[in-house]
Amino acid sequence: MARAADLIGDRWTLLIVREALYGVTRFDAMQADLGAPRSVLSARLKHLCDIGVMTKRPYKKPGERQRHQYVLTSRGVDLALPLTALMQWGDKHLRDDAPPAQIVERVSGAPCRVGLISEQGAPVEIGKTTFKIA
Amino acid sequence: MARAADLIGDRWTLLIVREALYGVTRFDAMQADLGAPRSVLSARLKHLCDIGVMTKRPYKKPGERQRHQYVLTSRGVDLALPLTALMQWGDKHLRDDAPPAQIVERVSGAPCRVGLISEQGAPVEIGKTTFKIA
DNA sequence: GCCATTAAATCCATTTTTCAGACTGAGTTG
DNA sequence: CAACTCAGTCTGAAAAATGGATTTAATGGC
Repeated sequence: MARAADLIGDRWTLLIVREALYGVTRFDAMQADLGAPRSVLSARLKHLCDIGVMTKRPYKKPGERQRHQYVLTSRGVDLALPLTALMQWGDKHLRDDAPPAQIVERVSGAPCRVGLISEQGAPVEIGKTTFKIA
Repeated sequence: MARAADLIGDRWTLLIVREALYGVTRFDAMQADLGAPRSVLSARLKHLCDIGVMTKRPYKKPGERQRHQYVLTSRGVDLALPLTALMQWGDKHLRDDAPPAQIVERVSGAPCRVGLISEQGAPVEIGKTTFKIA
């Protein structure tokens, strides 16, 4: 996990990935949402591309000029789980600001939570677990 | 989540909480494990105490002098979920280093994974979800 | 073709952090 | 009392973040 923390354990990187999960793909939109310095945003996006979490790709709507967009790779989409778990933690322990985003089932719209799942596919309470260090 | 990212979205903070989850409680032990600068470790621990994720408390084994130990509060223990999710992500996408720690059921020792759980308590694939922004 | 506009950066000077290592102080052991 | 351990604090150099101005590239309108 040290590697993972190195790669994405950073205030802005976390928020950038969240933006991307929300579906924001353009540089300026992210900059406006986050208020991050442009230089930092630029550096972080480059880094996220380098490590394969996002890709930068050109796109062009007819009648408009070519733009770039940053989209999550499958590796990036998988960060939804840790990020959602973190949101959930924040909601539980520091709720004080705006109502949160939720992760929902696409077909039904029913909200999901992040939790532990046993090998048999049953939910497990976190209090009934420990860490086993290899 | 911005708040959460602010509070714990930082390379060392993440790793410190992981240490604590592993059961390391003493300053020097953490410093040795992490290799973090002592001043940073000191500042981060103070911060984690301030935000109620850890507490510093004195303890004394008979025959030894009094020591301090840093232990996770329940708020801190709840970070096991996001942290484990992050580990899981790292294992899947950047496995290259030492075999990972696992979260296991305390009674059986069976490993668990972090995943999405529906309202009915059934596991949900992440690909079948989206974010709904409130 | 020329100008204004927009998106996506980069550059710059200033302030903050980080870093590694030396140092301090309290309590303990020899 | 000298040496040792733990838990920090202090220090000065190096690295990174910040907000703002500037640059580059591609348009669209005139």
